This record gives sequence, structure tokens and C-alpha cells, in this order.
Amino acid sequence: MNIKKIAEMAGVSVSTVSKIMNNYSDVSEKTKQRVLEIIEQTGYSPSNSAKTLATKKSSLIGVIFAGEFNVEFTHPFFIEVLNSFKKQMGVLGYDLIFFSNEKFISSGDYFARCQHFHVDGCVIISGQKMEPAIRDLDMSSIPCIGVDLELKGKKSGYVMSDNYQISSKVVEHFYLLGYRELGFIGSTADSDISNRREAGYIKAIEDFGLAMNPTWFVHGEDFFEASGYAAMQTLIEKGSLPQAIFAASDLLALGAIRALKEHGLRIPEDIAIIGCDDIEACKYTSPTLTTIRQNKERLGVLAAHMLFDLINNQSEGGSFVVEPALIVRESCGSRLNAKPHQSSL
Amino acid sequence: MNIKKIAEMAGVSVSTVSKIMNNYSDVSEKTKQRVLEIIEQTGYSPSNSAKTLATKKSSLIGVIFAGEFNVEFTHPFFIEVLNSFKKQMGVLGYDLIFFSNEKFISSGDYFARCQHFHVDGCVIISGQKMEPAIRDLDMSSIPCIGVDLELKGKKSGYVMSDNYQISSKVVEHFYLLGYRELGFIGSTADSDISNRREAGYIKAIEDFGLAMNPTWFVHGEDFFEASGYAAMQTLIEKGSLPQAIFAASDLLALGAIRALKEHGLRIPEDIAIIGCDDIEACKYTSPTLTTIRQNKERLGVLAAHMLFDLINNQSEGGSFVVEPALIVRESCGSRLNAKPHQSSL
DNA sequence: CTGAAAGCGCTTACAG
DNA sequence: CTGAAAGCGCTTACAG
Repeated sequence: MNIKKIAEMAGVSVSTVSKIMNNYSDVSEKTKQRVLEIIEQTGYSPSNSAKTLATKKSSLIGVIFAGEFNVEFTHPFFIEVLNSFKKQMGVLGYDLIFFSNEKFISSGDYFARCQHFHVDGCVIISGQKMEPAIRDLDMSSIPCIGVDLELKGKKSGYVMSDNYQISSKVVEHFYLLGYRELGFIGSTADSDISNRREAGYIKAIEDFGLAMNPTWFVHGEDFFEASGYAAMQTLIEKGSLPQAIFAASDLLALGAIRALKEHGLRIPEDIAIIGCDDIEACKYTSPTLTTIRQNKERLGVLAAHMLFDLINNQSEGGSFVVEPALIVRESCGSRLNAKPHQSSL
Repeated sequence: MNIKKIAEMAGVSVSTVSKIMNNYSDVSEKTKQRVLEIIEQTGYSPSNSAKTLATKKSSLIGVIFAGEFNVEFTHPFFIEVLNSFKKQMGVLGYDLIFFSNEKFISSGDYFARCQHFHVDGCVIISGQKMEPAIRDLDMSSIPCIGVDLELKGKKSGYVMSDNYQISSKVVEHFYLLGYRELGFIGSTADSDISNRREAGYIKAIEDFGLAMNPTWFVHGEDFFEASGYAAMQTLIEKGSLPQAIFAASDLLALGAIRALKEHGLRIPEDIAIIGCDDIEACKYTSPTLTTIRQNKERLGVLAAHMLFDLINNQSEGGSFVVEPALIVRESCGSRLNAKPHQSSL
């Protein structure tokens, strides 16, 4: 079934059918109804490739994971942002195409892939390390939106959580509960996300007039549980522990808790911990984990609308920052209540 | 940049360039090298839509969630199967396209969508309820592979875990630990997965010569934590508890544990629990949760190869069943060790 | 071994 | 309001 057959069945020209399919106004209501009816009956759906070839618009959005795909696709944070993005993009009339890393793995040429599929735009999910090929795409004429990734091209924009606020809320929470000696567990130095959280944390510590102690700042090799465990081991071996620790991810926090427990330390009585991400496991651990939740749904919806506007030349790009929320559970307790004899400190 | 320009630059015809791009043998090595060099320099990537229009092959695989997308896309089990599938499909030269449910939501016509994009094949992820539109696709000439979904079309196949083995391994584990009174928490009656696990569980109970007590079989409204909690409440209110319970999902198990704890019951001392799925949270709960892990990676790879063979007419469809693994953690303990005075039973 | 030409199924000026 | 025709960028018999 194609447009030609529909035209024949309706006794009109191919042009007319095309106009009707694309909601042109200069068609008589009568022929419009007749054609629409036939389309309905036959279940005709126009060929996307022919349409794309003729218009250079595919109604397809490319999804790129700037980093190791394997990790990212199953990443609880990004997958939820993506889910929300996908829904919104669907409403706006777009479908998503996921590029295989393997196919072009040698060149890593995202721009070529975008041209290959004539995607109307791209969403680029931040990874551990930034590939140079991403920069090329960013600087191209293809609209791009970064998620937790600062894109700078003229046709680019990005969305991310307010990283300073994330850290600031953590420090405020610790502060109000009476904790004054704060530590941090981050990922590697080449992780933008970890670095931003750490920088914000340090700034917030200073803003609250607390003392900074670099000894209590440790780092893992990624955002996973084993890294948190190892980092906490290192910290414990140093012989000096802070009263409270902020981990740059929930998994890092969970790993740290495991290490602490193995050393007979109690959470939150001996040390308070706050994670980041609000993954599902936080609700089921012992203690349940206080954490920072990013507004993933809003991040996705925002990314979709920004991309849409970029595609339709209705915006110049730019960025949106979304406010995070502190989710209070059991892993923080209160230094003031739990140890009243020390509250005079 | 298009094939015509490449042809001009190389001083050959468009046909020749096309042949070279598609690895035809009847081209002289000399011109081949010259053209390849120009392609390399220009970074030329052929238009997928033009190619698809000409060949009716898109190298695109449609991904369909047969159910509520929102839930499935972030579903820890399916997303991992999909991740593995995607990787393997990438190696085989295909990219994935995710259909938006919204666009065609009124018709739900998956077949039309597949034609629209000229997908070479589809992978269909099982959902709670089966949409009739899936059946149409299944019966069409488009190759389809179901994940946890029994597809029956001539160009269809499916992969799933051996559901009998899942239940059988659970019963065996309970049995060897000394538990004889076994309960079950499932999802709704319209969930194929839950039903299969329950049927397998009942069969295994019989195979092991144990008594079946329907009182200990309860059901939630889905596979989530709240349902497990509610189901366990129901069971507790009945006044009679089994010695061990198998939950059709980890979340169901976690909810059940929460309810038990609230009633002062200990796990595994008072009641043993086994979940299903091996989600990440299992490792961090208290007690850590013994569960069944499906081989998600293998499921994905298998699905990819089956689909590939179906597309290339190298197979007649069929199905593969993958063996699950029991992951032993703390939620089962042992009736034999913990309560030696009862081991004489 | 190479190339001219038709065809894939659409859209879009343009003419009427 | 309607339609003929060129064009989008490929592939594929087919002729040479």
C-alpha cells in the first residue's frame, strides 16, 4: 500500500493525497473526507524513509550515551530521565533511535550517524569521560540537548540538576542535625558530576562556616558499591572519621555503610550518611538511606521541550537547572538527640 | 555529501560507488581503493532513508513494550535483557528504534508502525496484559521475537527463562533446608509470568511430595513492593503462616518482609523468603534476599541471534528457554540448623 | 569491469 | 481546489 494506490482508489492525484496527509488547507472538504476514509479503511501508513528522503526530516531523535553504553543503559538515573524524555517526545511526534556503539566504533563519529539517519535532533547522556566526537556533534548544526552534560554549540542546550543545591541541602541537613565534621566520598577526578558535587559541597561547608578537612575527602574509581566500600576502608585506615559523610551516589553510600558495619560502626549513631540519586534500594536497606532525589521526570520533560524548540528554531539553546529534593530516611539520625551530652559542643 | 558527489570526485559512476559500498566483487581493485579513499576523506555516510526506500531494508529493529511503557522501560529485568540484546544486535549491524506509544495510541497498530519505519524485525517485551495488536504483528510477515512472551507466528519466536525450573529450584532449596509448609505471593491473575511461576511452584511442591495449602497462596495487584506488603498482611490476618514463602518478584518479597517485620516476625528465623529477579536491592536489604536470577544477558543475546536468523530466513522461529540460577543470601536460613529440636519432624 | 536509467514512495513548487 | 512533474539519494537489473 502506498500513496499512489490511495490516490487511485480515491480518484484523485498523488499530490492531493499528500496534501491531505500533511494537513494542507487548500483541499476541498469533500475530497478530503473521501480520501481520509480510504486511508482509514486500508490502514495506510506512509513510508517514513520516502518522507524523510523528500523532506530531510525524519521525526527521529537520536539517543547517545556518551560513555560506556553498557553501564548507562541500565543506569537507574538516566533511564528514568530518558523514560520521561521519551514520553514527552512521543507526544511531540517523535520516535527515538538508539545508536549502536559497535557499528561505528572505530570512528566514533556521531555526526555521521546522525546524518545517516537524518535525525532531527539528539539527546546526549553524560558519561564518565567525554568523547571528543561528542564535541563535534555539539558544534554541528544538529540540535542537541545534553543531560548532565554542558553542551555549548549554537544549536545545543542542556539540562541538569542544580549541583550546588544538591550539596548545599546536604550540608544544611547535617548542620541542622548538629553534625560539624563533614566528609565526602566521590568518584574519580575525571567525573564531572562527582567534581561538581564535591565543589558544591566544599563551598557549602564554607558558607555554613564549618571547617574543611581534606583528610575526610576520599574517592572511588566509579560510582558503584565496591568503590564506596574501598573508599571507606581507606578512610577508616586513616584513623580519623568525620561525624557525617556525603557520598556522590547511593551505591557509593551503600558500599561505605557495608565497610562501616564490618568495623562495628553504627549508622547513624556513630556516623551519619547521605547518598545521592534515590535509587530504589535506598528504601530497603538497613538503615534506609537518606539521599538527594533529582527530579528525573522534570529533567526529561524539559529536555524534550528544549530540543523541540531547538529543532523548530524557536530557541537559541541555553540551559535549565532543576531543583533537587532531600529525601530524609534513617541514615542520618541526629547528633543533637542521640547524644545529648555532646550537644553542648 | 551524497553518492553522486563521491562518484564525481572519483571520476566513476554512481553505480560503481554503490557497488563498492555494498561489497560487490565485480569492481577492479584499483577503482575500489580510489573510491574508498575519497569516502574515507569526506566522511561520507550514505543516507539510510534512501537506502531503505530502495531496498525495503532499514537495518532497524523495532522495540515494543507490550504493556504500560512507563513501567517497562525502567523495569530492571527487561532493561538488562534489552541492553544485552542491543549490544548483540549492534554487532550484527542493526540499530534499535523505540516506538512511542502516544503517537498511534488510538489504533495501537504496531504493524502499521513497523511498515512505516520498514523495520527488519521486532523484539516484543512482555507486559502485564496482552494487547490484541501484538497478536496482529505476531501473525504478520515481520520477524518478531518475544521476551517472556510466547509468540506463535510463522516468522516469530521467543525466549524466556525456564519457569518450571525457577519454581523447582526454590522448592528444592526450601526442601533441603527443612521447610515443608510452603506459601506463595504472586501478582494478578492476568499476569502470565506470575501464573507460570505459581503453576510451576505447585507442580514442584507435588513433585517433592509436599502438601499444598491454598490458604498460603496470596496475590497482589502487580509485582511491586506495596502489593507484597498488602498480600502478606492478608496472609497474616488469616492466622496461619507457612514456614517459607516464594514471592514471584523481589519487590513482592521485600514488601512481604516489611509486613512481617512490622508484626515482630523475624526472617529467616520465623519465616523464610525467596524472591525472584535478583534486582540490585537484594544485596543491600536486611536480611539480604535469596532469589532467583535469570540469565538476562543470555536471554538478550539469544533473542538477537534468533531475530537475525528469522530476518535472514535461516530459521523457522521456535523458542529458547534459559536456565535460571538460585542466588543464596540470608533470607532463608535453615530450619534444620536454627531449630534443631524440630529437625526430628 | 563500468555506467545509464528506471524505480523506491514521498513532497513541493508550479501551472492551471 | 487539483494535478503533472521534478527531485530527494540510493539500488539494481541490464547493456556494453
